[in-house]
Amino acid sequence: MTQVKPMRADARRNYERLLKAAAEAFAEHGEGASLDDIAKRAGVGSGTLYRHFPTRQALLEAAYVDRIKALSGRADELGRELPPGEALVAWLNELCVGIIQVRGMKALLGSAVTDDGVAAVTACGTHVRAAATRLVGAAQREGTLRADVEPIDVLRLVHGVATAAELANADGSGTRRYVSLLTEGLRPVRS
Amino acid sequence: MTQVKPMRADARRNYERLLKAAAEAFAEHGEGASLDDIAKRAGVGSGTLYRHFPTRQALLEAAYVDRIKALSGRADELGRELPPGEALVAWLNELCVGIIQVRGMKALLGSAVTDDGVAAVTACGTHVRAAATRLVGAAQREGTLRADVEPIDVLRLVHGVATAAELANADGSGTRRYVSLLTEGLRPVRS
DNA sequence: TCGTGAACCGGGGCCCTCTCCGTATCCTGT
DNA sequence: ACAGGATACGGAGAGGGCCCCGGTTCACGA
Repeated sequence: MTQVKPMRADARRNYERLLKAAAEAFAEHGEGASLDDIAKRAGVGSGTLYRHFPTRQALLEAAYVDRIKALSGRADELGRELPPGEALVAWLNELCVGIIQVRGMKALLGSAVTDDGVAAVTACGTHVRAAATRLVGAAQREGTLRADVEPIDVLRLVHGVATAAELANADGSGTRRYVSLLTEGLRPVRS
Repeated sequence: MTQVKPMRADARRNYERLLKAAAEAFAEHGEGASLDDIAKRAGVGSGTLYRHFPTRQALLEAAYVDRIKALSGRADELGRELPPGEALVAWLNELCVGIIQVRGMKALLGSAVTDDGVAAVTACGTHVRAAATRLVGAAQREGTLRADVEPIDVLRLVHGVATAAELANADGSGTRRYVSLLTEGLRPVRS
């Protein structure tokens, strides 16, 4: 399923160089980085870029798929190390930090949890949703998470909280506080 | 303070037409609407648009300042009609719906609560922050809102929740649910 | 009515996205 | 080793957006 025909050598080379250039450019200028510029950095024509990655979304996804997989992997690690409820909170914190620190990942994860019926099936989205489903399910069985929320709700809310934290501090230092406001709620703790 | 020199008649006319055209265009195409197109709709040259509104932000603000004031006014109405805690929740819901339904207002309110140190003092931001401060203070005195949150935190989180609700449904029908997840928290209700 | 300067207009420079097709490069079978 | 087809490349160009500038128009006050 991955690649029925092996890519031609030059195609593969250009593909790799584009990914590297894209990661640099997105880190530098955010998700709006110029695609022509990325092509230039990679030393290829713009047509080549568009052949490999028909949309900006596709390029973003290819550039960050490793990081997304790593984050999804962390979900399982945390699930093994901590009780379900704490694992979920810890993972949400890491996710939030990742979204803010790695410029461009926000748009990617955002589109992964968008309900537009089309193209919702992205590789990144699948990984993240699967990870969230495991942690959410465990926490709900344990009773430390409301039973009426879906994994995708949690992901959307974290995306939102990351947006909020970003407004407060571009460096994401206040992330933890905002995540806890979400998990605990705005009401005072009832003793 | 508003306008030291009265505007020339044609300037005033063009200003008004631009605002009308802008409101239409933003409603139609979202906050990214083409500025040249707005100028064309208004029947003025693009230079005129840029003289009146040096930035897209300025135009957004001018186009929606009425709506923002209305929302801020609603805060006081609700404060009179309901107990503080309920008033705050009701207002947050209205705010959230407004952010989603009126395309373009999201960016505006977002920038109003951004901590970038520069240009944070916008007319819209001032109104909304003042309204939030009143409701938040009352709810905290009543004891139905955590004492450790600032009004601006609440506004940022609502902005984030609106983002989340938007991901779920472009029409904002699930807004109420997401707002309540924020106010109640993700933990189960402890009886 | 008329002079003056504020306000307008829209063309043009610059940058971005995305497509098209002639050309260069690679791969395979002999 | 090499011919020939398959594959990928490149970069110009169309289309559109942002924004500024210089000549022109027109509202206002005397």
